[in-house]
Amino acid sequence: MTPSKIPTRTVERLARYRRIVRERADKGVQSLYSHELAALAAGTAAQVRRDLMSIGCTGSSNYGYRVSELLESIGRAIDDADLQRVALVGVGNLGAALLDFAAHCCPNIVISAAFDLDPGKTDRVYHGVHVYNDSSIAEVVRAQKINVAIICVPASAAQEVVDQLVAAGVSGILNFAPKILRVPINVYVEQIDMTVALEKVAYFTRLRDAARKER
Amino acid sequence: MTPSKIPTRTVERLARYRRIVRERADKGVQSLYSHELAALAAGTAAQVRRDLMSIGCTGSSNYGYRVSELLESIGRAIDDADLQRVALVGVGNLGAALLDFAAHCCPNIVISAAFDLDPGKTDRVYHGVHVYNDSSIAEVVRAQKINVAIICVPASAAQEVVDQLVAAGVSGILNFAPKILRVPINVYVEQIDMTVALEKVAYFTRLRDAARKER
DNA sequence: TCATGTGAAGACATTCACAGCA
DNA sequence: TGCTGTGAATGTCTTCACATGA
Repeated sequence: MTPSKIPTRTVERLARYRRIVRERADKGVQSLYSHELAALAAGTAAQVRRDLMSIGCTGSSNYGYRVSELLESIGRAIDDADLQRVALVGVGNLGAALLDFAAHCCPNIVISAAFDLDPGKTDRVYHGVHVYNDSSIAEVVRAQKINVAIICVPASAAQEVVDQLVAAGVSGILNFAPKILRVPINVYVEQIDMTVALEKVAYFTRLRDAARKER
Repeated sequence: MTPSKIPTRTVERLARYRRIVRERADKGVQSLYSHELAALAAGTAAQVRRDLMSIGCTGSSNYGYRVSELLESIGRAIDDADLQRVALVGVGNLGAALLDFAAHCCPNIVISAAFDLDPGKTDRVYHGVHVYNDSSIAEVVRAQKINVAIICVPASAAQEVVDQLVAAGVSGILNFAPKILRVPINVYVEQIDMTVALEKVAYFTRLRDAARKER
């Protein structure tokens, strides 16, 4: 079954809603109104309702949305039916941080292999993940049927690593290197550019402060 | 002078163009056509032209856009006239990675102080940045006129740290903690949610692979 | 009365397509 | 001929506003 197309921003928010709903569930909450979830997610009630509508999750005017149904619907919408295996390349500070994040958070997604060039890091286990040498990328990716990779190497090494991953069958990339990647059209790339993000925050903070002072 | 409002996505792309243009400039390139910059930025030529138009940067059909004018126009559009000082809170793996990124990249933006709770990390210098104890946040932020902060602490500590920062005068936040922050309306927050990003990549990779197999 | 589900409107962003210029 | 600059068209996302139901 082909998963149906959900709007980009909605997918992002659904993932966020799920994290919030889980937290509430852990505190014993059984159900939530759209305006409650909106407040927790820093959004609007109308948006929450539309997002949930788009994945066929329904509520009631009595109690809002049941936590159990929320979690089930969101999972059905955005999770793989099977386990999805991910590789992480570059076990520096950033890579180590991501191993930690990923270990806690995603249900059907698992980082099943990590790679680094430094012999001091290879053949060890970080956060439960075995670290291989970069030279094993092709072999391990194929053997473990990995189709997504996280790039945490320096910008200068990113393109080469990605070429190897793609050749080995990876078709989705989450790239933290500040470098635009060239990939075949069938490969999905998500770029997370921390320096760009910082410049953006600086710009909009300044813009807002200036607007506020004019009054 | 109030900086003029540039569309959100355009600001992001401009910051990215700048990085790319700098790289070309270092290789001796003097000018670029919109389609060349588009190829390097994984975008379209029309979009590049519109982005540049929106900041009043003009080219010529002979040589395209001059590198020198590109850098000057982008700087005038998105940079502060003065130096913008930033604090980083949480010098773990992620924080250390960000100190490194930020040190290399942003011209008028500087991380001028870092904070951590761990006495083993405080009163030391990481990547040229002094690390203070969290208890000094109010004092240091005020003394250095810091108005933007980067949050790299665990989710459970994020809200408390942000409350302190905002009370001390910070009005822009770049948050890496997987936690939605509550802030006054005049504070700008940019959320970078790595676990959400991973779930998103997993979803769209799967969607695309499925669509491709149908043919 | 209060919250959901949703058509319709509005805001925002991207792409098309072509006039004008060197 | 080949590129820029840009109006207009298209596409995507968000918000409004209200009928409906418990």
